[in-house]
Amino acid sequence: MASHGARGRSGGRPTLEEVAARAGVGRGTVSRVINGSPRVSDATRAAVEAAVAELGYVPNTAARALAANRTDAIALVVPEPETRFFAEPYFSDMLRGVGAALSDTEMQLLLIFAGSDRERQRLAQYLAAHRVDGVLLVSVHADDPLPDMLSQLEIPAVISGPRSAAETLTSVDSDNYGGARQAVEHLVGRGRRTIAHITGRLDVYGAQRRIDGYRDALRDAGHEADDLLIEPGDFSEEGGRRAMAALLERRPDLDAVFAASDVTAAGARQALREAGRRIPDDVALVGYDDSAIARHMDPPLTSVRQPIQEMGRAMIDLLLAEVADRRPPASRGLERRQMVLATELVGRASS
Amino acid sequence: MASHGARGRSGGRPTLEEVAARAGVGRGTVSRVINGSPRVSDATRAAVEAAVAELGYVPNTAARALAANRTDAIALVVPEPETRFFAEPYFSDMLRGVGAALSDTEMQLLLIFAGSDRERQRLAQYLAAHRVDGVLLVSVHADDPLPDMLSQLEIPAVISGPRSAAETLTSVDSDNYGGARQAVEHLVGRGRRTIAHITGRLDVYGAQRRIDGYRDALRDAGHEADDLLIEPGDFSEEGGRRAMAALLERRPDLDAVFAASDVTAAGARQALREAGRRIPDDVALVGYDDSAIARHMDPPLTSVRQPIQEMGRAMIDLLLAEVADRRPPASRGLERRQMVLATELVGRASS
DNA sequence: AGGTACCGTGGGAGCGCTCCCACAGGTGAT
DNA sequence: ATCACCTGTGGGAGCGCTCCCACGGTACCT
Repeated sequence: MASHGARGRSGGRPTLEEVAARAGVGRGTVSRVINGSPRVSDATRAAVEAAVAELGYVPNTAARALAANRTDAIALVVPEPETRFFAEPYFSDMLRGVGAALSDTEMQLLLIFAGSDRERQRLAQYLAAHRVDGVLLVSVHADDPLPDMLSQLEIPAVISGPRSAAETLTSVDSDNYGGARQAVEHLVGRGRRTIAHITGRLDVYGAQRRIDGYRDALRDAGHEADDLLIEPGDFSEEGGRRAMAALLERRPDLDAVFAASDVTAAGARQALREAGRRIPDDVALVGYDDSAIARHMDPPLTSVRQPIQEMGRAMIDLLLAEVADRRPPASRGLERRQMVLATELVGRASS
Repeated sequence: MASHGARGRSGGRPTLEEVAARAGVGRGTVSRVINGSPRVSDATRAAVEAAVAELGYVPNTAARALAANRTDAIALVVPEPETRFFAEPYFSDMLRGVGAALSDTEMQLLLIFAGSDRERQRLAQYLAAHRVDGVLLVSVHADDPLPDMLSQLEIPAVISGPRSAAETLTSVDSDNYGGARQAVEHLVGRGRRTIAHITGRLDVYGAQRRIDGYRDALRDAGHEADDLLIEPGDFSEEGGRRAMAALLERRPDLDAVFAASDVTAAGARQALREAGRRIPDDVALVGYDDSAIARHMDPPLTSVRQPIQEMGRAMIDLLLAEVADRRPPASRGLERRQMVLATELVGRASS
């Protein structure tokens, strides 16, 4: 029978066929039991399960993937350099949420960085080979071609932080606009008059929405909006430091700052210190994300909490639904799903 | 021909067979070209490559895995909770080194956390299914059953930081003993007399070796070793803070501290500050790892550099060799490979 | 001329699954 | 008794590759 000869049969892992023989049933029946089909009698199921246990049978993933044309894996694609991934708690929180949501599943999670051109090249190859059933995309910039590539390949994908209001992919996001409003309203409520804003990367839609929220909240509070109070940052600590320094130079009379992320706020704090401003006595500071940084800052940072882990969960739910749905290859786009989760202001000593 | 009917042929991705037809050659020949076999004439190779390009052929991983009985994937297993992974630069540096070494390869890297029992359960299942060709194991504790499980399953594995001097798995490590000596000799050279040591987790072999190096260097310098100067830590910041506080209480006369990691040193620094000790005027501080933390600390931290990224590279090299070797299932253990890389002291303002 | 050696090549068999068709046996309506 | 229709089951065919054997051709010996 054996033709490949030296490929080490005998000692190898048991196959479906062997389990079937052991249980005295057919191959198909074992497959049904393994995959939890309801169309199996209780007695047969028990017999098969016993055989599986005795033989220590574990399904061969490659064979399953080949036959069923699915991989049981999804990728979390981070279009940023690894350093950024480790520096910003946003990503690790997201990873945790996603991981938790997936732990009830057979799905495997792959973490893929696509910061450099080289890495993107690899990723394109990877996706073309359909090595994952679906993709989670976090932190995408406005002009990123990745989402379109995914659409073209017809790979289910969910994006966290849509690229624009007209995002075509299924997306999950927190209410950036509302969160920014909460921050500003909080500062106004504390009697602050001159409230500056250090933005995030301007090519990120969420950062734009935060600017909108900041502007509208100021206007509604009857404060005159002054673009000299807005300074672009890039979500990094160094960017926050630089922006804060610029703002202090331009508007030394400011008495509050709303930073687009906690990391940015950390940089701003540093610049404020160097300029001799006390927090919150001279300048109140509010961040965004409510990450570990906010809790450990000195003084502890008031911050807008986005439910990042919940967002991760939601992304998984939506993605798995799309993967399971996978029937109508054309009926997409009709009911685009955009999910927005509420934010919450967490007050601390910095404001 | 088609029997599965609705499984969407036609529009699908091209197969080897189709490429072969297009190039006017046999299936085997295309396979040889794809896999870079030298036994193909230049003309044939060119024809096949053209066909591959025209059709946009991408090999089906699942089919390959099934036929060749390999997965082209390896796992980086972190037997720690995710939080630890993100908090300690050691892991991210290692990941970077491993990733870089792998980027020249077709191999895919999977990052797997096995901190909780639940996760370990999953991992066991995962390994039993042979879903990776090899495993990289970082930060393993003395009594961890994981390495033995790997041996039993005959899965090639490389461990960073052997469990003991008698480690049976192939291992890569830095010279913990020598590194500790360097740190102590440096402090002695600076005229410090009473040098304390905050250890790492005592169930980690490398931490033990650092204690040995510390002890021997002190002895060789003619300083009396005093176990009251040794306080156990756990590589964490909080552990460092606690240990430092205990040491200050016990030996208020100490004038130098060698901490088993930079993160630990950061904790120690905090405790020293709180106790009103100046660094380095009152107490000199030396860390271990030379991570980003060391450079950014105030004052910048003298630290023992382990070439972590190089270690990652080395681990990959050794692992890939084992995976490729895969012939003698019994001849293991004869020439156990233990690789040790040199450390280097990086002097900064803290000492 | 015949023999031996070694290319480069084609294609059969098989990897371990899933999918689906066929079929036996039971049930209830006609 | 006949038909229709369920449910549970067995097993063929096929997923797209790799491995290997066999074969024709050329090159170099005797």
